[in-house]
Amino acid sequence: MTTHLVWFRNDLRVNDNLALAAACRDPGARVIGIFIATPLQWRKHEMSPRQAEFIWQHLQSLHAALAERGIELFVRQADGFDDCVGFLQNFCETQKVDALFYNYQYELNERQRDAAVEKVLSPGVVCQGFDDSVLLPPGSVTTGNHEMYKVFTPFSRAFIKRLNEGLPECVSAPQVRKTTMPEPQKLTVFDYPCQPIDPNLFPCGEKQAINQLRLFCRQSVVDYAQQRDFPAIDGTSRLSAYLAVGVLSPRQCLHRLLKEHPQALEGGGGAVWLNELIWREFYRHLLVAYPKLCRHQPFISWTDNVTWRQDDAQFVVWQQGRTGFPIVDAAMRQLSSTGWMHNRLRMVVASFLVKDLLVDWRQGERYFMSQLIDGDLAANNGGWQWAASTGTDAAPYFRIFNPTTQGERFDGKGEFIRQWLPELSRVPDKHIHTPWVWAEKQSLTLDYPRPIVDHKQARITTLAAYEAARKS
DNA sequence: AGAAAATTGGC
DNA sequence: CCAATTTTC
Repeated sequence: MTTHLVWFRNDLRVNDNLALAAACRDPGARVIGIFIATPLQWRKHEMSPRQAEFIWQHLQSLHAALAERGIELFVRQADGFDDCVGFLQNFCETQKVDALFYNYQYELNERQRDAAVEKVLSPGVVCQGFDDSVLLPPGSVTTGNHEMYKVFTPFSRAFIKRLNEGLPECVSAPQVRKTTMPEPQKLTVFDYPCQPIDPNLFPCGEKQAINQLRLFCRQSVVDYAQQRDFPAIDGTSRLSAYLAVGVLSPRQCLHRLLKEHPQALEGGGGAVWLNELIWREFYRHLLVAYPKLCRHQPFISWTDNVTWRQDDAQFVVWQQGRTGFPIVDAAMRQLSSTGWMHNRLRMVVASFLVKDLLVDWRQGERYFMSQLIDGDLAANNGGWQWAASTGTDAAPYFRIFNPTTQGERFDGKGEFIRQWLPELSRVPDKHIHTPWVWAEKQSLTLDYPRPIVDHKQARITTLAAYEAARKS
């Protein structure tokens, strides 16, 4: 009997899992799965304790879902990616594995690890990888010159054209297999700090994720275009965490969207959310086309000449949400309390760190990874490079958000701010974005800091710093 | 996916 | 004078 091994990584689901489906295609084969925790590597990559918890929870539900189908899932631990190689070699020997199936991860360390694994296992074990975490394979959407698009809008246009020529189809969850299965055993916990997740925000389970996707596409996706910028409104899909660890696939998102709104591909209802899915693809495709993005390098080289301010005190104040700018602080507290931040606010706090405090965007990128339940290198790096004006199709360097104006525009009445900054509860709506002005008028002291920078001055300083870097 | 300054065009 | 629009950073 042949044995097929599915190596699970960022694809913790049974539905629409290309590697799993391929491994199960031969009804006679024995199919087993493995997940290898790599705490050392996770630490290096700054994986957040909430994402670790999210992975842990979904390993348990995946373990159960696979067991029901006659597929045993082994959860094991190695230290770093290097250790996976020998580990898998051993595992394949003892389990008499004939073929390995896995879904690609596109980050550099991950790709190097996979190459090393394939080298060690072949030709004894036939290895097969799949483009599973994207709608279209990286490198398959290119300009006339067969180059990766560097600007989003033409990329998106070409992408949608490709989708119109033929959609990537979903594959179903594997059937129950006839092979006998050992009694499922309790999973051993991996050696990485975990942090509790609010089950109301991120319910655990593939079924719950699919349900959330259905509800969003049915009820909210049309309003997404109007509502997504207002953090006090629950107007976003909040599916990023499921996409990040692969409890959902982008194909499932696309098909569910088109089922409810067939016009989304023609710019109709739901098109704005579709574009967000395409942003996710854009950043993944870029990561493959430009490996330097995995190496802490900016896309636009001259931005590396900016003299960043090395001010740990201000960086910590930003992390803690005590900058004195209410919208920034509320957002930072939402992040540390829940592991998630509204996308509009990600732009606001990133712009503030980089262009008001002039802190190196890589410090912000790292901190986000250490906190986000939906941490994903491509999207997070893309977002930070966008905000810092160091990336492809990024905001021009002179585009600097005014944190007060952003608050006024997107949280006018301060509903979101009040939710996270109870110390401002007494401040009237009119002054919620400038509490220091109100406190002065009332001649009282708030348990809330004054702004740590003068935005107007900071703006001038930052413009000069970028300007100097550009000319050097 | 900006903001502030400068200019225009209505009165 | 003042709001709308354009230009500049």
